[in-house]
Amino acid sequence: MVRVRFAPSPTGFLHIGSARTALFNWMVARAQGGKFILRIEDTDQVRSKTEFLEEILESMKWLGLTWDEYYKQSDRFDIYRQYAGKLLSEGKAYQDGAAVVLKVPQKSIKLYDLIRGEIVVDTKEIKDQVLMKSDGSPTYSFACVVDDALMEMTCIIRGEDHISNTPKQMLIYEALDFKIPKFAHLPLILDPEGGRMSKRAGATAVSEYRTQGFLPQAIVNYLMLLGWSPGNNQEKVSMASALKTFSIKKVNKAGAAFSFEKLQWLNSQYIREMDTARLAEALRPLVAARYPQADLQGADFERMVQLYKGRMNTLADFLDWTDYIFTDLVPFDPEAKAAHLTRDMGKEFDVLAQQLGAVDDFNAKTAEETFRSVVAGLGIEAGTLVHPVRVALTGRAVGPGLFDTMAVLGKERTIRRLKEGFH
RNA sequence: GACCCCAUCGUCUAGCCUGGUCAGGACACGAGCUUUUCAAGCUCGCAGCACGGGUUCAAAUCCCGUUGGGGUCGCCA
Repeated sequence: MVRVRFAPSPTGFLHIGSARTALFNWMVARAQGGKFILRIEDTDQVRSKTEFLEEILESMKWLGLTWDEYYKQSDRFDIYRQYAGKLLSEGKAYQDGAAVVLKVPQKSIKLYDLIRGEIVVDTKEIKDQVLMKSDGSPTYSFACVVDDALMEMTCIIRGEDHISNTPKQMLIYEALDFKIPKFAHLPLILDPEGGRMSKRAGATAVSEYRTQGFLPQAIVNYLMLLGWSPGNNQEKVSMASALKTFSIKKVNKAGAAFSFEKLQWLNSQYIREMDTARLAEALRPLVAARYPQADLQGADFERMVQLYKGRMNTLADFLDWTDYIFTDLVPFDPEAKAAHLTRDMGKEFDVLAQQLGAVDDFNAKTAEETFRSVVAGLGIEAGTLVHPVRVALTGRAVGPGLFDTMAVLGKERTIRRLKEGFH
C-alpha cells in the first residue's frame, strides 16, 4: 500500500508552495487508496510555535487535505536518540562534543527520482553529517529518515529544494539498514516574475488567501495545475476527475510562476457555479464582520448575493460592491458623479421618485415598468436617465442592471436617494 | 564559486518517453457581438519550441555544447 506524508515545520504559516506539496502527496494517497500521513517536524524547540501548528492544521482542513495518521517529532526524541546510539556503537558515527556525526563513506550515490529520473552525486561533495545536535535534539535529516523509515513511507514527495538533501539522507538509510523509499522532487513555485516566492509578490500564506475570499476548491484546483495537467485541455478540474488520471510521474520538471490572475479567474468560476444559498452562507461571516447590525438571514440577502454572484472574483469583492446597500452614506465616486450626476437632471429625478412612490408592489419588474413610462412621458432615452440614477442610488457608474439594483435597495431608499441626489 | 536541477506563446501547460499530425488549450491582452453602465457570456485575433552543433530522409521530440534561470552548500527545516 502507498504511504506518503507531508511534513511541515511549525515555524511559520502554511505557505502556498507547501500546500501544493501537501496536495500532491494527498492526491497520490487518495488516487491509489493509500495513506496520507501528517508529521509535524518540530525539532527546533525555539522556533516552533503552537500558533503556527494550529494555523497549519486549520489551513490543511480548510483545503480538504485530510490525513490518516498524525505524528509529532517532539514526541519521538527517545527514538532518534536510540538510533543515534546504534550508529555510534556500530562505529558508523562518532561523537563530536555532545553531537553525533555520521561518517560519510567515499562513493557515488545513485538516486532515482520519479519525476526527473536518475541523479548521480559523489559523496566527496558531502561532508560528515550531524545526526544529533549538542543539545540532544536530532537534526532535520536524521529525524526525517528515521521517521520515514519507521512510518514505512513508500514514496517521499517534496520540493525540489530538497534534491541535495536526498543523497545525504540515503547515506543515513544505508547506515541504519533501512529500506530506501522512492523519491519525487516537485518543481518549485516561483513568483509571477519567475523569482523566489516571497511576501513581496503577494500573499504566501494559505490563510491569507482565505481571508481575501478565495474558495478552497479554487486554490486546490489552481495548485494542482501548477506542474501537472489532466491532459484534456480542461482548466477547471474536479478533484474526482483529477484523481482518476493523476500520476506523480506526469508532474513537470520546470518551476512554475504563480499567476494571481489565473487563480482569480478560477475562483470567479467556482463562485459563479456555486449554489446561491451556499454562497450566501460563505459570505455572511465576511459581511457580518463589517456590518454587525445588518440582517443577513432574510431572503433579501440572498437576492443581493444572486445579484453580485457573477461579478465577484473573490468573496471580498462582494463587500466592495454592496457598500451602498449596507450604509446610507453613499460614497459617490467622483468620476461617476462628474460624468452622470449633474444638476439638470433634478426634474427627471423628481418625476421618477414620485411615480415610484405610487408603486404598491415594488420589485424589479414594476420598477422597470414605472421607469419606462417615466422616460416615455419625458420624451427621453432610457439611457439618459439610467446612468444618473445608478450613480445616485449606488454612488458608482457601474453595477448590475438598474432595476435589480432598485429592488435590492427597496422602495423607500430608492426614492430617498433620488431626492437626495440633488439636494 | 562548487555541486545538482531545469528550459514550448508574457504566464500555466498539451505534445517529448515510442522522431513525421498547420505546435493544441487556458489566463492575460486586443477586436467584434450583446447591452441601461461595468463585468460576465459568445466569436475572432495576437503570441512560443532559448541558441549552436550533431544523429536522421525527417527533430519541439534523441545526443552534445553554449547561454539563461532555479536550488543547495547550517548542530534551520
